[in-house]
Amino acid sequence: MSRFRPLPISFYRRPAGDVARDLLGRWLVHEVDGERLVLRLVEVEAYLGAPDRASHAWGGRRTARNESLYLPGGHAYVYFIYGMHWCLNAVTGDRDTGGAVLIRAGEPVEGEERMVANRRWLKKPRPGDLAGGPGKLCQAMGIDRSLDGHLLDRSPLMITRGEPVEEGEVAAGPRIGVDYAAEAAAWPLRFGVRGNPHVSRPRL
DNA sequence: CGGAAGATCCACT
DNA sequence: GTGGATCTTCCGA
Repeated sequence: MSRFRPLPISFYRRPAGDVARDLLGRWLVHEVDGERLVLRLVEVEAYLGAPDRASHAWGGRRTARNESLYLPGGHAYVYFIYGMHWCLNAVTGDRDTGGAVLIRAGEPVEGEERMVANRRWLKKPRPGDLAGGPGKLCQAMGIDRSLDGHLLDRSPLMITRGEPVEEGEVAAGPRIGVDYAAEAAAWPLRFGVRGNPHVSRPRL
């Protein structure tokens, strides 16, 4: 099935904003323990690198933690935050530019039962809240640091052609949780599928 | 070497 | 809408 064909690496070697918008509707596929978990991406955020105060690569900051953020576009950048959550990014652009797209939310396509099980400390599983946020999404998909630096065009973690979204279905707005980033906090780099119930709040 | 912050989530009011 | 959990990472002293 062509929807399962991975996006080529060239897809990612573009500005983060363009990649982010074009990632909506695509399928995030994780093959683990002989099972295939598939999410259709409905919300993403672009981070522009050095000029972007909200980016982990702001001002060219380079540490052991964010090293994979400087890999060439098409790699995964996975980091640990708030002492308990993993977040997944797709690196964009050329090597050393630090651009990336934060994968924020998706709706289940395949393997939903396993995703619910992965989200085991949810008091009562609610299908609509399976992967509506970057931390929840990684929980449901079983994504952690072991995938940091992985190339996203191959198993076990890849993004495939999926079901691209029409221009009219795309909503944009300011990014979440980056109030510290001064003027950059207002840049409209958050993209979502208009009206999709799996998009995290506040609604786009 | 210590303190503070953090691209979040959950429970509760 | 508010506050607590929880701990790695980073920067300044």
